[in-house]
Amino acid sequence: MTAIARLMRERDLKPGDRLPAEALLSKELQVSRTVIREALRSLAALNLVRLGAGRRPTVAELDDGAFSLMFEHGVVTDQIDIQQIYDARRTIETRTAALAAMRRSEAECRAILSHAQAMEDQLDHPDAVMEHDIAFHIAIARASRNPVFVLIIGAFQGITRQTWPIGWKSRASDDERRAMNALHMKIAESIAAGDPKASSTLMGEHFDQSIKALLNAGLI
Amino acid sequence: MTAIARLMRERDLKPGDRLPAEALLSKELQVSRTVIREALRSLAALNLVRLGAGRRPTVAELDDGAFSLMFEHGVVTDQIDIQQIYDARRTIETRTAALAAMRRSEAECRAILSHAQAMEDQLDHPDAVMEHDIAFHIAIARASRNPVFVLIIGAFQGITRQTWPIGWKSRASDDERRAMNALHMKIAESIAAGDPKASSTLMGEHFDQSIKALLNAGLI
DNA sequence: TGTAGTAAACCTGTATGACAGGTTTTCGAA
DNA sequence: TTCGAAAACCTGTCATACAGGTTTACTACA
Repeated sequence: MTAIARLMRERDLKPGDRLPAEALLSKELQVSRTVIREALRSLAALNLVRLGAGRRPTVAELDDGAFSLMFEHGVVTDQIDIQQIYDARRTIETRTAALAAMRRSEAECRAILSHAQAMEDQLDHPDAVMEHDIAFHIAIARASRNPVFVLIIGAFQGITRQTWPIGWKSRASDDERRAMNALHMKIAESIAAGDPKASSTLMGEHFDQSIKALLNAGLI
Repeated sequence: MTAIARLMRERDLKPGDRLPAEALLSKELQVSRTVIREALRSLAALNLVRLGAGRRPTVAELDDGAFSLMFEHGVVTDQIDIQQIYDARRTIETRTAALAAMRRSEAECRAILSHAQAMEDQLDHPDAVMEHDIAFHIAIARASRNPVFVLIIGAFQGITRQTWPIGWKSRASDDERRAMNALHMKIAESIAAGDPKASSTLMGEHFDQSIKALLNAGLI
């Protein structure tokens, strides 16, 4: 695996570029095809390469899938708890909201706003609200222009999908749910207005309320 | 791979617990041993399991190695730049410093202080200073009691090892290097004093100066 | 009864060959 | 020049074999 990673570096390969075929790598690195396959599987697990039947491996774009698995593993094996995830999210996402306010494009504004609006419009469909909620946060991360944050925040979505319904149900009424959505809307507006301080503050409040909801639900 | 991960979850396996042997998994999941091996390699690449010749696979503790590879891949393939890493570090590490001030044990204080002291004492040995610098940050992350932060910060050390010498050399004099170390010491002291606000502020300054040094070096 | 040593059983890591099915490239015809 | 088909390339899975490492069980001795 190390040898293949080194080879990608030496050849200055970029996302989308093709690696040599298994058979050729086997010859080049003087090991059996089995070892190459196992190494490629490892690299694929890390989303560093993409594999496909009949196709040669290609260098992959960054992808949060592997991060996501690791965080989930941490939770499943009781090495990480939900409160820790939310604290990390709050820390990072107050920053991405501020950066988004400074760096977003008009198209990104519209996307963020449309997710907030969709949450408001689809209050009767919690599943849809959840997907828009997740997309809302990821759109903000993207608008921050920092792929490190995009990766990390994207990686939390698996856990978020598990905790979100609990938080949603723990709110006492639809009015409370609407208030949550109104906060989303305010965040979107302050990002659109290019106000980093307000964006950060509002995002912090949003997380404080989400954490409180999970506390009320006994999840934390 | 998914099936094996599911199996770990269903059997409520914890770090150190043993998985069934390849041959047994092969029988249980009705696939050849090759497929099991490839899947286990994938899980090992993510540091979710540990493999060893002659030993059965065991569930692994969280480990930043895989994260580290992914961040490095991002940098090598020009998907992440150093400034983005430093911004993410600043965001997270101002928070870990604050949490450490609130949650650290006496032993953790001593460890953090000793790393800061060692940096001061070994100014003539940049390699040693770097290792203590990295350990200093990780010790603070540990004292934060949030393994999510520990993972992420630990994952940056590969990149840090590459950029640190450049930042060190870009400082104009040993006096400047001593000033950097003095700031480390101040951070350690404010964590020991249990002052989250000061810890956070000082860590922010530390990062501002490190980022400036890398700017001066033309790395950002 | 407890301990140490050894052998057997278990276990992984690597190699090889075979074959099914998917993808890409090449060549010939229109 | 374009399109279609065939050939070449390519991956995914399976099975078998063997080398070398680890764990377990058993026996002998104190």
